[in-house]
Amino acid sequence: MAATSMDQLVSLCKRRGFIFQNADIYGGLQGVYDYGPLGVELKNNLKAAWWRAIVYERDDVEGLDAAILTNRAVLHYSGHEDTFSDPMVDCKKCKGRFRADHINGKCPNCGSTDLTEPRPFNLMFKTAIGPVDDGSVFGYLRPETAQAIFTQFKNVVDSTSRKLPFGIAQIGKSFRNEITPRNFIFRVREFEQAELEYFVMPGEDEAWHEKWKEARIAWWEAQGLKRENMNIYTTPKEDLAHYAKACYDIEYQFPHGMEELEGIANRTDYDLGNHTKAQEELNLTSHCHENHESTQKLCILTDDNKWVVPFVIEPSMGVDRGVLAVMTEAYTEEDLGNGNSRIVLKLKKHLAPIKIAIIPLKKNNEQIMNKCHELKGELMKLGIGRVALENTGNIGKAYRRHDEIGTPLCLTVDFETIENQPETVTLRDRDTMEQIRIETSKLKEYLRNYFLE
RNA sequence: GCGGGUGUAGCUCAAUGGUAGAGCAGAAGCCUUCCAAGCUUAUGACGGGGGUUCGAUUCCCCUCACCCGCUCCA
Repeated sequence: MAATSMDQLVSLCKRRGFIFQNADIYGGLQGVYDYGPLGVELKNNLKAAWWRAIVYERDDVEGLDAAILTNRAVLHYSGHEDTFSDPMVDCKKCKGRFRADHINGKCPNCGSTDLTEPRPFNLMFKTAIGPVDDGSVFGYLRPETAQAIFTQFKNVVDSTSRKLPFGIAQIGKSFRNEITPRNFIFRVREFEQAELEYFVMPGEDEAWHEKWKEARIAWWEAQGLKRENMNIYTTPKEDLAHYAKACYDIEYQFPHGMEELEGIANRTDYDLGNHTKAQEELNLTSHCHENHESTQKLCILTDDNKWVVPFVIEPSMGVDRGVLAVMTEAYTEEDLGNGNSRIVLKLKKHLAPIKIAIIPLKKNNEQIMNKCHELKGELMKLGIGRVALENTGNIGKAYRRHDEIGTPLCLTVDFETIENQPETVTLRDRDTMEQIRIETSKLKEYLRNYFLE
């Protein structure tokens, strides 16, 4: 059974060092969180799993790591300056707030015409660039990683000789001045995205959209999410974003409800079309902003020697939401009988922050402790991830501590280890709590197979 | 941004107009100790600011953060 309340997760995350409120000692900063020692491992592992599936295990995707600071022109032509800064008015009578272009001068709530002047409400973070902050030179923190993929499209194609279909993947921070950050790390102002822009021949877009939907569902299942806790939401045509022809949301049953975990949009030729020069030569299907500033034609040569502006399928995952989802799914309270219970984080082993904990049966026995340190030194070099030395002095407590943070294996050095030959240790499985005894000479191979397959 | 709620130790909670207790966790130590056993020792908190008061963690105001419902959500 997964976590049922956000409080359970928030408490565990703080207690054990997964996620902290940013600027905690100063009272926090709304909608901003920091990842602690275990959280950074979990998040890195999730990102690595994504990169592996998207880049390393395919031969049609290139990577990119673009800047966060964004030239204003990029977000002008992408349409974000228009759609991310809506003039808002407040009703002075009932205190409601509405988009000025939606209400025709009259409060839809109470009917009052006593409204404030429209004020711009910008969902993008604007920042001064250069030392003189007189408002004349500014850029934005990117509101999505996608735009740099589009603006670097030509450079990537020219430097890699790619042909359609192919993709460009990127993981990184994005920033949105959300009106209401809420639900822990679900809706935040600084967040991380893992986005793939997959470029296809127009006409093949719908088939690829379906393929990517299925691939992404399967990937989430491989991260431990149960299919029954996911829902695929097809956005109705009238609710689609300005750039999209179709969109699926992979939703997950978070503690606060069924909500979006990843969006998979068919962005057509809208983005490349917006950022390209010579739009009139390119048979664009989208209604794009006229662009006289771009210096490049963002198109690609097909096998039959035609220039084409590809359509784009975009699987876009919220990394923080992914962390929240896998933690929600993994969180388990088990009744062990006799009034005992335990919290177990049943994370997939490739996601676990700590891979193996080395535990002395008796911590004030020098021989046992020496053996623990020796084994830790060896196992740290295996490349399987973090190895912990758990020195609590109580074997049961050590197991419980590592159940709670999802450590898949606990290795115990006991008296048999130091007294008998051949030398052996025990390995205890997180989920079954069963133990095997293994010769230390076979340990490295066993762990390599276990973690790296 | 609106309405409602909450804020006491790392976590979960308690009490109080006279500067706060506990359980668990954490630290050091004892014990041949395999699923949160026990013992010893030391350590830890009223979100922040202002006001009323002889005195405020408690009452009032402001602020910050979180939660719920609206609003918003490429």
